[in-house]
Amino acid sequence: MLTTLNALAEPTRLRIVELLQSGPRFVGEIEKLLVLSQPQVSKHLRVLREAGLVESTVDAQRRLYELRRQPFQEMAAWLEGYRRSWEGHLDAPEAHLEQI
Amino acid sequence: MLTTLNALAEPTRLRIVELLQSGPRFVGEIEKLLVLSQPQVSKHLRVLREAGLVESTVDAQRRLYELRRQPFQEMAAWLEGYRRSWEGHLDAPEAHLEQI
DNA sequence: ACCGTATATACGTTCTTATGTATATTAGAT
DNA sequence: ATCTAATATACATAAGAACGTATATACGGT
Repeated sequence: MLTTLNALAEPTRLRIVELLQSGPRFVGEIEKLLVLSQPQVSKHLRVLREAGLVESTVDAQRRLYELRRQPFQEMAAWLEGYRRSWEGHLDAPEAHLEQI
Repeated sequence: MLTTLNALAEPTRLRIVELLQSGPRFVGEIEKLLVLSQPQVSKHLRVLREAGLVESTVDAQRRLYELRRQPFQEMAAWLEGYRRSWEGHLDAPEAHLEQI
């Protein structure tokens, strides 16, 4: 969870991920669409790749990057725990005070 | 979304949030349960508070911190967009290659 | 009024991370 | 074999963030 959050918690990387939501893209496409330097894109893609958020396939000199489902599913599952912890619970913090 | 992700993408803060999932806690409780220095806890709670992830209520000198639902709901909604983008889509990256 | 407890803030230091520039690598085309 | 295009990496620099230590603030109890 931490590595996923860490990878997403950077403005440029989040923009890349949002772009990839619309479908796979080549590095050069990302570079132009988001107006970034090429090394910047490669570096961020590396972080995203190592965090398991994206994967790439080779097409001649180009590399096509796309999102992986797993980490997003894991985040959703993680959030489920929080949703559940609220079910039925009152959220008035006074409840805890009275508890003491 | 970015501020939420940023707040969560720090090991200590994530631990605090995970602890608060079990219910509201005082600063001193967090400090002892997670074995952190007091300023460390206050500083991280400040970040979490400014990111809207927690809120505090006053009880004499003590402050009770608890999670807020909203950012978690927003994250869940954000993830929905990704879930939808996969519905029906094949995930073979070759699909895009053939598209060109 | 004074003292102790609980929490917040200020400041200096260190560590991490993003960025730019330059260069390496890989593959296709000529 | 060479040249060009596409992407990755290396290195130096700069900016942001976390931590520790010390201090300030707020509140109750005596």
